[in-house]
Amino acid sequence: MSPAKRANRRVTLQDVADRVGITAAACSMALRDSDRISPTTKEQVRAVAAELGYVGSSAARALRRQRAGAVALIVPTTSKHVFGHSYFMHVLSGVTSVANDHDTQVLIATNADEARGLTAYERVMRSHSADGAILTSAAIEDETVDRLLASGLPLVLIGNFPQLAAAITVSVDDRTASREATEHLIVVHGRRRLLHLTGPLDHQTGVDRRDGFHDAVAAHGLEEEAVSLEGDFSEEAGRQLVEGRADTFDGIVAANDDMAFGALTALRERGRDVPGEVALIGFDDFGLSRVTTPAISTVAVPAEEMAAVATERLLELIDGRAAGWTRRRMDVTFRFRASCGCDQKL
Amino acid sequence: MSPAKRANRRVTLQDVADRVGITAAACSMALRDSDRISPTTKEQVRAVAAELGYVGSSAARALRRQRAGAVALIVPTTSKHVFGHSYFMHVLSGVTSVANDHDTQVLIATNADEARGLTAYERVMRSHSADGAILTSAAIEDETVDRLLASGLPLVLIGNFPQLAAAITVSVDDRTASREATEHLIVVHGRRRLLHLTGPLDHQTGVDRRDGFHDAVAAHGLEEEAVSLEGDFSEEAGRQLVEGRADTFDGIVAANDDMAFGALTALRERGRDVPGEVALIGFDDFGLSRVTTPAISTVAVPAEEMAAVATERLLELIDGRAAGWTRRRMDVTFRFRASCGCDQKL
DNA sequence: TGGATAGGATTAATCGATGAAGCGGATGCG
DNA sequence: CGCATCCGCTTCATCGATTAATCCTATCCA
Repeated sequence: MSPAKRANRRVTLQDVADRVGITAAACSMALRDSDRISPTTKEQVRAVAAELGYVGSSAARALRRQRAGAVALIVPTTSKHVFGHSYFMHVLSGVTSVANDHDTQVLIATNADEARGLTAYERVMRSHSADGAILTSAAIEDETVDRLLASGLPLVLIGNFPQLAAAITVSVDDRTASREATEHLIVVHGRRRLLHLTGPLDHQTGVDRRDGFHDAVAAHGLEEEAVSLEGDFSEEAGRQLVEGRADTFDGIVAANDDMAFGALTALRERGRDVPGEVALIGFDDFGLSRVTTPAISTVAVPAEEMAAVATERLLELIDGRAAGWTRRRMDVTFRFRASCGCDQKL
Repeated sequence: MSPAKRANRRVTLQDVADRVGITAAACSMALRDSDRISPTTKEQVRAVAAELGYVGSSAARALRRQRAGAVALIVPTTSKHVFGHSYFMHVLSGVTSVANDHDTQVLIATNADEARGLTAYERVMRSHSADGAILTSAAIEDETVDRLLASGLPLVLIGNFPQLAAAITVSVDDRTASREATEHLIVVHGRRRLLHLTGPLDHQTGVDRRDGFHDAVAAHGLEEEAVSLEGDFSEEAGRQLVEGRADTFDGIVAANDDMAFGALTALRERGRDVPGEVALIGFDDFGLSRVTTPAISTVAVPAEEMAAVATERLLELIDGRAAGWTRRRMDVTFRFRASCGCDQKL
């Protein structure tokens, strides 16, 4: 253990300076590799800093530079039940990996408590605990998003927000993807009586995926027999919505995999064969759909990459490089597995 | 929008003070509800603060108070592949909910890059970006844990660390749980030829679960036919370890659910019936095991509660309330489902 | 030899909040 | 009536790093 650690007092820049025999200011410049400091001195400062285990105070730097060196990942409480764990984990993974590469901290902000009328994440932003934020899975009508946007703080949204013209977003084309998934059931598997289990319709994702479904049924003249029922992305909702009408449809398009799994359970309980009697396709591919039996066909959303791209852009914004793309679309990948009848293994 | 927002300049305590006609210091005291300030003034200050949307600078406060108001959740990179997403998510969930209740930020620290010989999370701690940390899934020989511990910074570990006498830990009794799970296959389902798929043996969890397995087979005189093979908690390892010997055993105890699922896949490919020919039990119950077919019997680890408890304790430590428990044991819950033959539904 | 120049450091101010110590005026008490 | 007391606020120093402005001292050239 170094003396500094034993003393258990934080090593400050002044300590390093004293040891080298120069000013704290000079040390600061030396460590930032300023050309106003002689190479010899720089070397000494670096050596002493390493020896003492000097690590600058983030608070002091943040205060002086007016820059926290951190980004926040915002999670609206409302999405706690709505969006699953795995989605968030993928996002977190993408954010941290990029942030790490840029010496930036990641902090998690939720609005669990709305003390003093400010959501926790507004507080995070206003207190400058973070220099910017990634916001995901927000409801369409969430006015805190507007406030955040209006406050001018760097913000990148993951998802589609057509009503927010000024927002910088990273998204997938839910509508087109959902249409294609539906058409797959129609064209490849010959299904005619289709059911769609929607996500929550106060989320754009829910709306878009539903619209895509209707686009497909309309294009193939199947409106008569098509039905869409509102769910909330939960497995339970998927199960309940299908329970009473397991025999009515020969194809189900779920707005996400959890609901697809719920539907699968309900169908199984009713003795309906999947994919024989009912073809099923989900959305997301965040983990669940691959491991069920039958494995659920789905539309893979590149959550981690979206988060990484969003974070890159956010760091640009924070650095004042505002110019750049505003709306970025990522590609989805179709994974046709057993539940629609494509993968016949097992 | 308030003027402050339009001006897009941060609202400082001084601004509030000017508006009220008093000193910033008085404002500070007023907002912290000091009894040295008159009720009238307090009221005014609060009103103005709300009006201007004042939120204190976290950096300034942190600098002055020598307290960041944040805790770090540390994730060793080495565990990236080892521990799954879902486990971490449960932990994060537990940490954030408690931290939120205490007005504390949560930041995620990984050691993705070891710039300048310091892991990223050592840097986080030394820079006082966080006042303390929760560390989970560390390897037995991870010397950064020792350094962190030696540095005297508040730290709570999740998991068993028998070699670290000074550490404060929250854990489950992996060995006993694993023994009981194994005995379940022996006693309830009459299995005699048992295989254990271990976790990585440089993690205490891997060792303990393996030892529990051996305790059970020894207690029932089944050592002759029992085998344990080293895995790494991955589905792929589970599959590979079972692939060559699917016919050799009638009971498999996997150190976690991912490996159990891998084993299940391998058995299925070989046409071995689960649970008929081979009874299978996993460990963790972080999501996967419930949704497979057959559903995998498992030992549920209360990850979220452990994280919550650890965070509560951490906040105590940070507040200087060092006295309290040092090693906390949480209970596991057995979930006997279809893969061991208990739950006959489908 | 003297004045200009540049390299290499120092001084001092600043970021925003906070807490100890100080201070003026009104009240209390003997 | 005069001194002590206390309320309510102000003053000032401080937390640690950073940066603009300044200053000192060789060195160089006319």
